[in-house]
Amino acid sequence: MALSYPPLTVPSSHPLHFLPSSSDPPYDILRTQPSLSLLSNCKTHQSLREIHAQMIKTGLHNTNYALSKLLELCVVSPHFDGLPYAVSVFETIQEPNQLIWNTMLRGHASSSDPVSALELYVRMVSLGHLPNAYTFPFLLKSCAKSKTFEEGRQIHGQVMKLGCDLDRYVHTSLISMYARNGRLEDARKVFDKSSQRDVVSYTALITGYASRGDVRSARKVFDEMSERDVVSWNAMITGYIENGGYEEALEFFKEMMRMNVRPDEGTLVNVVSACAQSGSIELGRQVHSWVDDDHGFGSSLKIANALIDLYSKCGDVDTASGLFERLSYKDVISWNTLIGGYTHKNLYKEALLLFQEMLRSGESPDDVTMLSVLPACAHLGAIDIGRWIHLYIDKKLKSVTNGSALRTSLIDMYAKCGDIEAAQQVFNSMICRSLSSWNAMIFGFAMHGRANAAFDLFSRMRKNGVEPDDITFIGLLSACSHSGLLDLGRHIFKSMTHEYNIAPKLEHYGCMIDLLGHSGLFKEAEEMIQRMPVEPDGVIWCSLLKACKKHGNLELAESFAQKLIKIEPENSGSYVLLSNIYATAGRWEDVARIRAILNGKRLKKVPGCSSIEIDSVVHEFIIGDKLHPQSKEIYGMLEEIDVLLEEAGFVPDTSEVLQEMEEEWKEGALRHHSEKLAIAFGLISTKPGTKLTIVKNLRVCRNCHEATKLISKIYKREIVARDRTRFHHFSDGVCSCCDYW
DNA sequence: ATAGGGTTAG
Repeated sequence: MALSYPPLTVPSSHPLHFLPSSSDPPYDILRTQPSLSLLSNCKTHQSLREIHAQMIKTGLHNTNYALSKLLELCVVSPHFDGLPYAVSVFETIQEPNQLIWNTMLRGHASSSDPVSALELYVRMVSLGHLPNAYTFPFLLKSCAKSKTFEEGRQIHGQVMKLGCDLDRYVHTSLISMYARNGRLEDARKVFDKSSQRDVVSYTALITGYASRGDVRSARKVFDEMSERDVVSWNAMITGYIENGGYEEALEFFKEMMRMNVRPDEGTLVNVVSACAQSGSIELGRQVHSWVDDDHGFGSSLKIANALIDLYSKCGDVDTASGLFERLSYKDVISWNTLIGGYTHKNLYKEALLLFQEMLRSGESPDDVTMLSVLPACAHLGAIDIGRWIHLYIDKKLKSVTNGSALRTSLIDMYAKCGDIEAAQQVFNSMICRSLSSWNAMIFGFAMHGRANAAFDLFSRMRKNGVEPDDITFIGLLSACSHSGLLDLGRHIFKSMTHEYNIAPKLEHYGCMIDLLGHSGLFKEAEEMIQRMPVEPDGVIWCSLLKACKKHGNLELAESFAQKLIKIEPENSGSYVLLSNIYATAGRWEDVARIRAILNGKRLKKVPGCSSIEIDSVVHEFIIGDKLHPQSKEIYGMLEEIDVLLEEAGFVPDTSEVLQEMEEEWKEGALRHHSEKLAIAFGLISTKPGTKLTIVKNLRVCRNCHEATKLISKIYKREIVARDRTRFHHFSDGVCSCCDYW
């Protein structure tokens, strides 16, 4: 934003502090006015309006002093956002005095839109008012917050003209402005030139160095200080945390305790957050019990929220939610912290439930809330809630700073919930796309097997001058691997190193090896494994094992399975896959041998689970489960489906009976795989012709895939199914994956 | 008479 300032002409005798205007009554009379003393206890917007009404009645609102008090309250109150009200009152004041202008500037500078302070300032100056020493800290804060460096420099010029640089508040504000704009040299110059250095200006400089990543210089300034207060210590601790130096931050905390510096709320918040980020749960617990030992912080919401974050990040979700439940007062950050904690730990259902509780409690979600909830919707396929959130964002979160991140999250949610068109609409409506927006859309297309669309988007992205990163290439390569596009995959894989200078990582190799395996090029796949600089993981061996099954390569399968078992001995999948391969080859004694090993190991298996969202409720099914309240109807429907399937000529592939063991291991339940339960439930719960969207945590088995194709034809339903790697769109007897997966 | 600077939870 370019702001032009009217030239300032300063009369030589310009007083820095204005005298009170003659219309203002003497101070002690005002102090006894009841409506003014009420202001100090005013905690709600409603009571503010009442006090204002009272002031109008008594004529008090005609005094600049009383008005400035009212405006100050609006602008600084931590209990409500009174800025809009202050603005409306301000606009009615005919001749605001200096104090009132400054109060309004203060309000705008500390608002979410700090640039508006500069705009107001331009207006003030053009009306002929001059700034005083109190004005500049607000203006400089606005420049610091909005990172408007040029304006900051201009204001510095005006400070010099007015001779305000001798004021220590202005002095520190200048340092802070330059520091937070990354101009440490300028900040240092102001600091060195001044004789007004105190603990506050030193600390501003520390923060400057630290936020630029130069913790060593920050430390040097800290060491130079002759006296330090708790804020200086806090600033150093923050500096270390921001630069990943959690150990040093915690060392600093211990040191300040040794020096008998009493930590304050900020210290503890900082320290707890350092523990959370570094996973130092033991130290975190110590700090927690110290806080509980009545040091006067028991009621600090900030500390409580930091502790909730600590426990949920360190995996102790129960303690976190216990703390949350016991809060007598919760704010949006408390909710966001725990919701985010759940999402972080893959507890998506818990995240959505808590989100719903938050709405019921009357708390308004913000952008951070949505950035935690949308991934949960995406994982669960909860598209109704996702759509609701989309509307909410358009209505209430239009101008938040995270707008682009929110939209990217919406793209991901729609794509993962099966509505790739909605994802595209969000993408196309974006004015400002980040690299992750492009990536999310490319991934969406890849997931839906639409390799062409993914590559078209990639070239559009290049035309827009956006440089791809390693994530982009995972998207493109997985698009290839979902469609079996070996040559294109090879080409892209080469170009990422040669053209874009991006080193392939495990995931990129994984896609290539999957492609090679699928094409039966085992030798080349093994060569790639030899060549790659990273150790192959279970995913890679698993994809090769599947390729062996497809190509009937028993010998290789055995060696791959051994590798897989070595890396992931707890993963039953490798045994199951191998036994299936033996079964296909008719080697029944080997099947029995593997089964015996499996039984002996008592390995945990991941139960297959499918879900379908009906009227905003996500219904989950596991294999053969009869827990659903409409279980009877569902099984009735299943029987009907099986009859119709048989009439349509569907014959279950008996050679694949053991296939079910691969992922849904339970005797003879082939017919009642979880996705079939979800489909049956969908058929009886929706109007004819409604599209059904199923989300499954594992891969679809061949039999279910064949059956679903036929069901889509028999019942004239479009069925969209997401398995753990991709989407299948079933319609009129065919699947979008062309049976390649 | 009245105001302003540095650190602080998701």
